[in-house]
Amino acid sequence: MARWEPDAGPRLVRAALDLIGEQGYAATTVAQIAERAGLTRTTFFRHFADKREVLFAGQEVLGRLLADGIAGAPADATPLAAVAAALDAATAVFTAEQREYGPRLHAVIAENGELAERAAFKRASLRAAIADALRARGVGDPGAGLAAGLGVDAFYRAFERWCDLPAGPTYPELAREELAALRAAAAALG
Amino acid sequence: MARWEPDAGPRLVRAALDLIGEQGYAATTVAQIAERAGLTRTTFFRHFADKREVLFAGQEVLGRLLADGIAGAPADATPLAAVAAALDAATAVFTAEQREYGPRLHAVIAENGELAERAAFKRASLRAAIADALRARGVGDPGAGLAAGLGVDAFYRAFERWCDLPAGPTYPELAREELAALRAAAAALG
DNA sequence: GTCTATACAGTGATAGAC
DNA sequence: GTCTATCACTGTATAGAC
Repeated sequence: MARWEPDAGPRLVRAALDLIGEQGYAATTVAQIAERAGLTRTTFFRHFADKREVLFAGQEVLGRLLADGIAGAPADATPLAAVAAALDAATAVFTAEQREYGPRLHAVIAENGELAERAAFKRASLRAAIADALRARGVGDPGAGLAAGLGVDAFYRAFERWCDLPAGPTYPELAREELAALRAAAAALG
Repeated sequence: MARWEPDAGPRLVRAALDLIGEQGYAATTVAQIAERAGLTRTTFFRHFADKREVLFAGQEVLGRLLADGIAGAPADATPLAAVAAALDAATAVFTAEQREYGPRLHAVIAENGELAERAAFKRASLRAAIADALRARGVGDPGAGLAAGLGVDAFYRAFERWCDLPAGPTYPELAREELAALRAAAAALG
């Protein structure tokens, strides 16, 4: 048996996606995932807090990217302009692999309760991260939470379109488009 | 004469709140909750899908109340007016007991990951229920989701204020106030 | 229709071996 | 620092009792 292989985390993610694609999420055990990655169950839990987390590893850094994008926007930028800058920064890191796995992941999450809960929590966490960063710029309530909500909505709506149209606009372009549409809808409400 | 005591569900909820208040959520087992309620573990799972759900039993009917409130609004009501009507209907059912347990529940949920996830999912479900009801009225996207988001935000922001100020305005009044504030903030964005 | 008894797979934690 | 072993608990399934 070969010595210690690097990239245990990514290998576990790949093994999980393969097995879950074959058997479904509920029927796949952590022991099976670890075995296919050439590791043990204990090692899996050293890399991921729980079984669900292996499917959300990609979203780990998004909160920081978005918050940094807000903080790094020009001092005179409006809240929504800062959100747009954050979306630029966050969407830029997405790879073709993530675009390919996106729909499959979405299907798995949709048909499993615990995964849907984790997804809802991640989404709420992203919104909170953006809202906090906006408040740090002096944006008041409830405007900060509202602008953050528009940003997160634009992010996810654009992701779906990006996955659906591989030959279309870039992810940053779609995110800006969706944010503009949401802004227009918000203005039309009142 | 009944062979068993009635109201098993509420008794389980009460036992759970007591025990969790004493020991914390993680340290409280389903067996303990059932025992204190004079029931068995099996019976607990007949009334609640899982351990977390015993703390969210109150939110069960909210989705339907909100959706029915949307559907029952005057045909010529704007989306936000329909949302306001739904908030009226949903907030009217809240009792003094829920106001009293609100902050305690909030504290328990905040310090426990799985409960925070369940709460995020419930919130997202309420938003989806409102958005679907708005779309059934012919409201388009992304306006329906946006208005639904404002409604849910108003609902939760008003609940916090309602719990904080026992002698203040009624819950429906606070909800309308918050919705108006969010509407103004939305208008100010664009 | 509501409750109980029992057995089971799997998660997630922990303590210790090497 | 990775593994083995073990453990309490959750959540499911199936049986039957009142």
